[in-house]
Amino acid sequence: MPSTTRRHSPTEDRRPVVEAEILGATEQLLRDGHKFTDIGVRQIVEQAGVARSSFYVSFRDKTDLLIRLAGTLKQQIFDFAKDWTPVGENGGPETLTRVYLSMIQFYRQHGELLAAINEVATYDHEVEQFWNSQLNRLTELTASLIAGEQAAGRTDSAINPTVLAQVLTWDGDRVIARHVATNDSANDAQVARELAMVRWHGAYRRPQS
Amino acid sequence: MPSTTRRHSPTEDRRPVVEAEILGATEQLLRDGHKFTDIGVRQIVEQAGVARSSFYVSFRDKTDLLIRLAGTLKQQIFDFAKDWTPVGENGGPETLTRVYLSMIQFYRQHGELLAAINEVATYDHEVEQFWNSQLNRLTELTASLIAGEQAAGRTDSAINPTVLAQVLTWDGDRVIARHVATNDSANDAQVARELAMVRWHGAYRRPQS
DNA sequence: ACCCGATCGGACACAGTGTCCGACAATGTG
DNA sequence: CACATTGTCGGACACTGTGTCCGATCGGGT
Repeated sequence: MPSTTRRHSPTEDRRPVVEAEILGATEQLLRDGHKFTDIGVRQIVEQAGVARSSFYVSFRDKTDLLIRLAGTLKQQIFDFAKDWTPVGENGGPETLTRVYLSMIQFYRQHGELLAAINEVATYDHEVEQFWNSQLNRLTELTASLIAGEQAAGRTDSAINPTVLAQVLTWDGDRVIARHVATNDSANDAQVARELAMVRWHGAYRRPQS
Repeated sequence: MPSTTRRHSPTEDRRPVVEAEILGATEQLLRDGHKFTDIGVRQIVEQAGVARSSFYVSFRDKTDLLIRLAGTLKQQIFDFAKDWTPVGENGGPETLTRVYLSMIQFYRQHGELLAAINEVATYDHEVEQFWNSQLNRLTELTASLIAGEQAAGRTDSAINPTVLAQVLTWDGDRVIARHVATNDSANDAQVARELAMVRWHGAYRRPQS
């Protein structure tokens, strides 16, 4: 009676190799300064050293590729902000400055990929939804922080928390992306500080109207 | 002796007709919800009722078309902000709120075209430069306002005017664009107020550190 | 009548995308 | 060993969109 052993096929080892080559090649092309929209599949597979038809085994299309690439960044962006609170051990304006400084450094590391996401999100609904879901989480979190500060009497109770949260969260990344693309890192601390102080004094500790 | 009269050819009247048809058709397609990147030249000329080859008589390519369309908007964006000052007849937080409210209404009128500019600016260097030139003017104007307030002792002199100006001007339009795309006009006044108050109290009248 | 300029319609060449298919290589099983 | 399976490769095909070019037509001016 021959023994029956589950087939351990190394094809699973080989599949990720091609996929990883493609992901890595794409990141390299972005780092080389190419716009995602301008990079063709042929260029990617040439950089990766794989067959063009193999691309479509792993990815539905270029958008699918970008979403795969963006997947890990998405959670990290949220993680920067989720632990900050206006008061408490991780709280206050100086800690907020540090949060923004960490984000600036993150953007310096991943600027090209983040720009690609932003690029495609302007015209592709799926990428836009994918990326905005983390932004919406951040907005909700910020709205609840504002509401908490209002309940404690530390933030002007006349403010609509949802509206203010949208104003605060819908734009910060654009400043950071622009700063990173435009300026070297000498001003990182100052930009972080301005982002934090404008929000601290303009939102959380705005004088009572 | 036959009189010699400069030939007044109505081809100049006819040339703008095709061009105007193309410009109008593009705007209509944008208003219909199409992303600029997704609109092909064939679609535009069908909507305009002209020949496809005629498109290339008037425009080098789609980017050229967009820059033509964007030309008038560009100056208008700058005009909203250029007359505001922190103090004086056109100054202060309530007037800043009105400036932002006007901008929101402008975005409601021209939202699709502005989104198209934003879209193409992410991957086309020419459009990006074209649009950013007005943003840079706004940043410089804001930096000089901040410096003036510092000289008058009304804004914290520890702040770097250029850095703060960048933080204040590099992002507001994104909030407005998102708000217009996401929410109806019921909250326009509130969003305008938040945009203004965050900047007023967070930047121009930030407490001395 | 003739000339000129603009528009039209259509053909051509090219690039990029996605699908499909046969060939081949590597691995495991009986 | 033979056979089966799976993944990759290379290439062909069909389609779409873009930009260029050209002949035909039309309208207006002299």
